[in-house]
Amino acid sequence: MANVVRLVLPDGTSREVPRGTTGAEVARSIGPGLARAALAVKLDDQVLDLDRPIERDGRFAVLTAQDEAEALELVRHDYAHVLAEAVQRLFPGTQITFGPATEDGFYYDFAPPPGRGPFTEADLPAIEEEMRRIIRADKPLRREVWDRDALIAKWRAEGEHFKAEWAAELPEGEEITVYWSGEDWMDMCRGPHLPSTGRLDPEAFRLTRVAGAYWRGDPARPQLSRIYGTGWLNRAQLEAHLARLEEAARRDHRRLGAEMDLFHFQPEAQGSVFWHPKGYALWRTLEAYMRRRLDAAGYVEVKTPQLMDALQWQRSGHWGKFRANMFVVPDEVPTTDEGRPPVSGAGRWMALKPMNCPAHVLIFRQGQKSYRDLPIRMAEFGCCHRNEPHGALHGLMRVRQFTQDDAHIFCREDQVEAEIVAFIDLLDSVYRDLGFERYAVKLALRPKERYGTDAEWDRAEQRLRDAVRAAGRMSPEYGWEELPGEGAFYAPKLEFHLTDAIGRTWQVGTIQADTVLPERLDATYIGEDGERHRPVMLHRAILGTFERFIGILLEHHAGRLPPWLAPVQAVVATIVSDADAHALAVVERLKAAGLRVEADLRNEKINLKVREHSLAKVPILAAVGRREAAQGTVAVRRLGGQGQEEMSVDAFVAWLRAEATPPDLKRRR
RNA sequence: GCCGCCUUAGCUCAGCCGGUAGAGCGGCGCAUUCGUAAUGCGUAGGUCGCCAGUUCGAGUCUGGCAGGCGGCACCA
Repeated sequence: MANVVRLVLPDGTSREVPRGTTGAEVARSIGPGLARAALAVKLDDQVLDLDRPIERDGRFAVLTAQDEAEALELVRHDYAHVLAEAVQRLFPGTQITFGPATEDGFYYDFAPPPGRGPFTEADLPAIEEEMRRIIRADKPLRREVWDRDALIAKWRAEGEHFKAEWAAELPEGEEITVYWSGEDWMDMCRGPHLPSTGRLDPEAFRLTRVAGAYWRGDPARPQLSRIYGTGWLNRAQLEAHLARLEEAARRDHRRLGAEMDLFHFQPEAQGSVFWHPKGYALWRTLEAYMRRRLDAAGYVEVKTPQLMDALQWQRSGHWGKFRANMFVVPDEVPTTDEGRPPVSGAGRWMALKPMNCPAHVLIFRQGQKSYRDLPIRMAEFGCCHRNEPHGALHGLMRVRQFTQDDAHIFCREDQVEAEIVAFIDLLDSVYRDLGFERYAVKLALRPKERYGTDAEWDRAEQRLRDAVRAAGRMSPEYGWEELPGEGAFYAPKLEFHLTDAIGRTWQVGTIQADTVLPERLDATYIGEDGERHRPVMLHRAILGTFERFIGILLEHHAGRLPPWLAPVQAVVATIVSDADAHALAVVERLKAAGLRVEADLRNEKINLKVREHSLAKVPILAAVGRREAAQGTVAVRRLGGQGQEEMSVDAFVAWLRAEATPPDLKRRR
């Protein structure tokens, strides 16, 4: 074995150093400035502590704050350790468990001392202060390799039962590393870490909130007390992040919904939306658009019952798996006796539909279907109810009553791939029309509890993969990812995700290739050979639900919807009351042209009117004063614009009609 | 469903160590007819989320419930 290693530096030069030289020493040999800035080193794709000896050849780089993504991950991981150390110092008897870096910071899960109860936000300032103390003490962080059994024994002796359980599950004989903070605190950790706590900026982190979190994500196990923080390389980054959060709060769809008078919620219908006239105008515009797109893509539209006998849900399998989340109603005449419950529950059980597919199969089964009839693309703007857990409800994003742009494509095996590819193209075009250039594509694979054979699942999963590849969406640009265990009980799911204002991602579109439900619900068609065959059923949605999609749409546009979607497309505002008649005439012209417009004749200054309609995010404001009334013109101002343009009423009507034309209709011209 | 926090006027919020509630915006009225992001003056508006308890006395303290918010778990 050679006693030198050959390192290739980022600039392409290479150098040989004695085997066992540390990363820090190599950095020093390159330059003293670099050595001071060094946070860790990278050998090939592995990030190593500065004091780790280099034992093999490879591409070598010194990580500094310039390598932002990797540096942030290191720093956040270190903040998590400092958090754990601080909590154990302040609250002796606290058990440490697990604490990774996250998207914008870090968290750590603790089991608080017996009798103390979970940590609360009131504890955070003291913990932050202790963290700063540990950072200022500049404690060296030192890696140490342990024998697994010795470590388990140590954790047990110290009452760290969660750590002991964790270590016991690591493979026998595996090298386990711990990191010491100074000489008096340690945690089991794979690393890497900065050389010392003093490399953290004591002013670049903040503890943000506390939360409960199950140990190993399992509700059957103890609930731990999680502390979240955000952490950065320096104070300026932290402040920029906090500013971004404030900006995100301003575009929260729940806030915009109230400000723009679109919808509200109240306890009488928890988790269900009260759509106001303007919110429903947006809904209707979106629905009309989707209906045109589906019509053009060869779909037929149906409408199916809201309540169905439980028997049909038993046949489909939903009753077995999702009964706890269904609204179930007895088919019974309620008693009028006072003081008695209105129903006894003795009648047949019905359920509000949680989804549309079993009803669509019932339509498919009416009459015999020939292979020549396929594909049948059966769409429904189906209103569904699901009894979601209370803690899951979240504005428009997660509700108990919702309407899907749902459809089921009944097709032959040989049509599946083309149908999926066509669907992805349609979805892509719809998202672009609605202002979304970026979305993530994920494949949710077979769950533990499922119907159908492994062979069927193999084929169904492969079909979706093939279609994504054929559609050209299997790339990092589309956030391509496979999610094991996350599919539906009857089929794998191709999922399309969009991101909300504060970075949470939500599934909107989906397509699922299902052979299980056609079997369970006995859907057949007559093939070319005269025999009965099972169709494949593609469950698919583009918006997902109108509720969630409108929520994301509002956040994406920060409420400033393009004119074709805006509930109020223009306001005609007067400057003096002498212009009232002219303003009303202009509004009549615009309404006759099918536009959504309002007149503002209030005895208020134009400044106030401009301000209020701007805050209400009306895309176009037309002001009329004496001059416009006399000349038959309007002064047009765009939302967010500075000046205004005077144009004739005819020109304004034509211009606004063009501005407000939905993108699909624009393409048709 | 689980953990933590929150709930005071239409909205946003203040209200100390327990002594019968306050601001701004909005609403309403009057004046003002004004040229592109807040005209002035006046005025009304509250079972302090709900139910119990402690207390001479509860917006304030305690318990329960409901709803909301942030996570966790769930998401056909």
